Amino acid sequence: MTLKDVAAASGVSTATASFVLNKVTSQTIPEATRERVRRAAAELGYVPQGSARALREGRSRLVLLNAGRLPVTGSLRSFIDGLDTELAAHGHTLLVRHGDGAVQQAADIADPRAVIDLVRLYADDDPGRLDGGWIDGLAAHTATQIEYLIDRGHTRIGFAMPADDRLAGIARLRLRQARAVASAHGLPEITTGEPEGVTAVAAFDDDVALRLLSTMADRGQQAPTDLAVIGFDDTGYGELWRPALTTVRIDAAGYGRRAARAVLGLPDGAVPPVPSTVVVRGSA
Amino acid sequence: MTLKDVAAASGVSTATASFVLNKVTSQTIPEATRERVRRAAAELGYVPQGSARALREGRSRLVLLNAGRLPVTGSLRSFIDGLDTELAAHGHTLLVRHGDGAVQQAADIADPRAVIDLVRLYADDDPGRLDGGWIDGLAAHTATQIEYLIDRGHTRIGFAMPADDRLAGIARLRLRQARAVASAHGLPEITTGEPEGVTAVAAFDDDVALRLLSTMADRGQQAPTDLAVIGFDDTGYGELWRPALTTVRIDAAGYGRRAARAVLGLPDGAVPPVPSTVVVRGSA
DNA sequence: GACCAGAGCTTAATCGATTTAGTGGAGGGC
DNA sequence: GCCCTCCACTAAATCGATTAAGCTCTGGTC
Repeated sequence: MTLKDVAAASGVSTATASFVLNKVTSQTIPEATRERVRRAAAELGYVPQGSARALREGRSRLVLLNAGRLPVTGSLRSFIDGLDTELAAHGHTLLVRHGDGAVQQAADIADPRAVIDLVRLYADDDPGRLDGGWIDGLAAHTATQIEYLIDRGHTRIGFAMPADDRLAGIARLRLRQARAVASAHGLPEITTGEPEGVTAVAAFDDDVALRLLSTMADRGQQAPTDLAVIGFDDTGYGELWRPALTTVRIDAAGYGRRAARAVLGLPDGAVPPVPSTVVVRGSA
Repeated sequence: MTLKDVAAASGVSTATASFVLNKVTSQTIPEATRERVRRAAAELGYVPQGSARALREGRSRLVLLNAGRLPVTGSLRSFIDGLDTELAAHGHTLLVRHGDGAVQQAADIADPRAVIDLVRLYADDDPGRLDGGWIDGLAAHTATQIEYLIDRGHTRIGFAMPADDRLAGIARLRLRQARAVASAHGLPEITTGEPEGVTAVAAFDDDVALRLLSTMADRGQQAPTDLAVIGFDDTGYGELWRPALTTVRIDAAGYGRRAARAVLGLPDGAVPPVPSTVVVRGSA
């Protein structure tokens, strides 16, 4: 089914059909004609062909998200949901690439409207920053994490870094933010790891936190008695541990929606700010 | 950079340039000319525009994988890797959709070479079955799981089903397979859940297994003493539990590669069969 | 010397949409 | 009656590739 079929069925030219279906306002077309075209399109089940449109318009109505090897859990899942919802509302679609590299090849084949590269974003060297404020928002969420420990009376706090090199950039950022929070509260500087005297550890993410709980269990230690542990960016797996992992939940859908609007060149709109909440379980 | 630029730079028509770059054998073009064209293309950094190609050829060189809400872990990750590698080797690219529905919209926009719909595959009602033998291969992997328990001397075995409705189809399939294995070994029928007398439980997947370990811990029971638990499709999280989760690892890259070849209409090729191994940890 | 085959190209059609630049006619003003 | 302005459309160009069809030589055969 092509536009030509719709035009033929409704007795107009493809130009007119296109104007009607795209709601072009610079053309004066009586409602009767509009209706005829719309009816024909609906009856024939017409769907514009993406590649033809993309060729004409220069780019397709796709947005590419490079997820590298990141697991699609926690905030990334909600980020994707938000992106997808907002893009869909404007006739676009989100597609995700998993795996190492080859982003350029994918972009050449799909020629997407935009590429959001989480790998570069997480390596802290993305000049584009099409993240809807996600990275910047981390400061507030890190505060949520650290201040929970402070509220619980901890003064000597450690920060557990990830082992994965690809996360080094963003991990350093989070550590800086954590230190800023501690300093603002007049506490001693946050150290990495868990040296003597530390009573609580804030982890880079839930994965790191679970690893810590795991090695603690091997040493015969238990959270929160021996050491309080709080995760970050609830993945759902922390819930299954015993003691269950206390963590910070970030609903990143708002960032996703803002990123979508930025990509489409729309004003920021009425996207509400992104809250983060502490999910209190057993470990801290 | 368009083909026209390359043609102009090498002093031939776009037709000739296209023939050279696509290695069309039905055309006799001397090596000297071929070389000129290739050089020009390389120097100008020419990359064919995906949408123009897609329009002309009817479909793009994309393959769409609908992952729904499935986590990209364990065998799905390796399936994706295999798919991607094999597709890339033939000039195609894999893109993944996450989230509910809207697959059709995505397909309309991208018009991909093929759509592999994991949601329908997992719901056990996909007539296309572009899975490279994945679903069929589950029988052997289920045998790996159940036979491990049998080798350990268990005779009364339970099977833990997932709570998620969307997995009901594939879960029933796995249960049937598990029962067939038990019956082949002359054991009593495998029951769902963990009724009286059951000494070991095979879980639908690692997630279900961890949930079980979790509730066992709450009841003060421990694996494997009180009940042996084996997972399925190693996600990496089971390693962090204490006792660590014994599970079955499936390297699904081979299925991915076969699926890719099927999609591209290539013969099955020398893709080796997919092995599954028991990762013995503490829980069974 | 006419004819043919093949090498080495090119011209132009094609895919399906969008969009610019008109065109023909109706109606209004003077 | 003439001119002008809108309305309601349409013809054709365009995006960038692929590819069928054909064209012009050169060299060889009979």
